[in-house]
Amino acid sequence: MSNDANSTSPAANESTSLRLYDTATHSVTPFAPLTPGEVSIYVCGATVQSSPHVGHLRAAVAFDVVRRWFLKLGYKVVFVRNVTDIDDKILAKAAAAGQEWWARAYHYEREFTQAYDLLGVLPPTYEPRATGHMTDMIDLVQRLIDRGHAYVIPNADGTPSGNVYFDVPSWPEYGALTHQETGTLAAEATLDPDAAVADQLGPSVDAQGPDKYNTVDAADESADKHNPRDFALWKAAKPNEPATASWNAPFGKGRPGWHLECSAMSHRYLGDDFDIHGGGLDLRFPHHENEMAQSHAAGWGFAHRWMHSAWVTQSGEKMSKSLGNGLSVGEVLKDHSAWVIRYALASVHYRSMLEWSDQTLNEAESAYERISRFVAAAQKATVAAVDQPAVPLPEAFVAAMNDDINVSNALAAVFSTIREGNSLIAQAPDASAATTAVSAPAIATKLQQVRSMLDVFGLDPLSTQWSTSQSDGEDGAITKALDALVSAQLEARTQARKDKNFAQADAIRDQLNAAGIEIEDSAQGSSWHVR
RNA sequence: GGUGGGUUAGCCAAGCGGUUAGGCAGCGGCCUGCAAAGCCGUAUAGACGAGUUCGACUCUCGUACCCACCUCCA
Repeated sequence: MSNDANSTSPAANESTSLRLYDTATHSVTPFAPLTPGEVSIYVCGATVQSSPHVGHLRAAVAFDVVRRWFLKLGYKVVFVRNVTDIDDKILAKAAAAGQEWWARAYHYEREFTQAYDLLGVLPPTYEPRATGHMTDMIDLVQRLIDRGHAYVIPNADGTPSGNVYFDVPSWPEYGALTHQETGTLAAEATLDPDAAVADQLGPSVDAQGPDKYNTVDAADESADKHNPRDFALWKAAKPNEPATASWNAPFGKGRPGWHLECSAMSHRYLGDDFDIHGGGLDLRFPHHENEMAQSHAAGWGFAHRWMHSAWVTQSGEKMSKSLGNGLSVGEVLKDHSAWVIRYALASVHYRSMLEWSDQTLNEAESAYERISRFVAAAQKATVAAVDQPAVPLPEAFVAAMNDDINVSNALAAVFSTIREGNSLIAQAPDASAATTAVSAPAIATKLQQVRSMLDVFGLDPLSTQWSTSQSDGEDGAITKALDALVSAQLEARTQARKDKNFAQADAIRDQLNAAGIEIEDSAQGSSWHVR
């Protein structure tokens, strides 16, 4: 891993100037970790019901960049991202497809993992599955019952039914995250005649998509609820559901409600208090509002800051499973490299909508060209340079990232550094030892900075994540053979140019171009790369 | 109806009460045998209407339009 530029990290005191947005307060505030030098992050992962699409990856990449920035600042990061592997939709879809629900869940969990790996998303420190934490969840439900913030619905004979609800009116803080006012919350919206009308008239996505009205669990709309805003903590086992999808509990056999899972798992791995809770913007309400209410009502400090990533749009519309306009990861990777996909996802501020279009990807392709050309040229110009001491990141980059992960300004710093590096390379007239000795260290510094900055985005082109040509294996042999052939052509062309036989020189260039090979001439000679 | 976000040049996208954001595309130049790449320079902005100010894209108020959440969602 000697080629990884991870070793440079700014002085620790720079971390104190990191400022981040907090969804709960709607403001950018200085980040202060609960434990100095450490940061604990919980991000809601996928409900593994179907294949990942670009929107899922956007969230994953966004928080991966946040995490990498913390690492670069010298923090120890504990990063937890869960897998929701039991829920209404998984059960419904598995039943429809004639699968075991757990087989379906695991299949798609693997797909998500593969997609994350392909895009260079660092594996979480811990990746808990909901089904692996039933006792934690049952304990939490019991704790909420004991504290008077949850109630069990009894059967006719007085035995517990397995349906347990969170008692929203018992928790006055409810709404602290999204500031929804009583009377406008989901369940009550239908009670408000104006809201009901608006819902029906609104040009929303309500009436579209095969997935839209997917099985609402009866427990969620139960007349047993004391208050329409109350939400299910535990859902009773039903006769039409597989026996494998329920667990014994003091309040009745059943399975966890969606919101409960994250509260239980974050507590198990991060304790009563942790620094940051992240997730997609669409999880704010009701999911995170409910999580917050549960965990606080359980007596835990829970997340001290909330970060939400915005969604990916196509033609201005949110990409979503419900709309059926989600682009699968495999589909996108057909036309573009994983690096390019990641750049497209990472180069927009995490709180901004990201329009996914051909232009987005073409610009990412251009960025790749520009970056990789510089890196290749800089490497070539510095082969003779001795090992450099670690250089700090450019101040502008650090300032931008510390400003709520301002990737636009951070990328501006990357491109500025590249331009400066390219200038240095252009000023070195040839590869002679004299010029190399003077310019190589300066170029090496720029190269190191560029790689280190790109590493924060997970986009260092020289990292092992993206290196494609190995010296061994069939691919390596093909690369070597190709290099021998093209190099011979380039030599012939160089000779032709010396002889002023430009017709032949151009013919060679055209021929290589037609084969998809581009030639670049410089003072140091000609080089080639596959387009 | 409630809540939140947005509207910046051909396109994407930032900071900033007065001083070049950056990228892509374009134009001019340097370099090159010619190209490509690279470098230098450069035009086109701030939804609309008021207000505050010596001065506003940036602050305040209003209007319009767009988007999302309020139902599963990254």
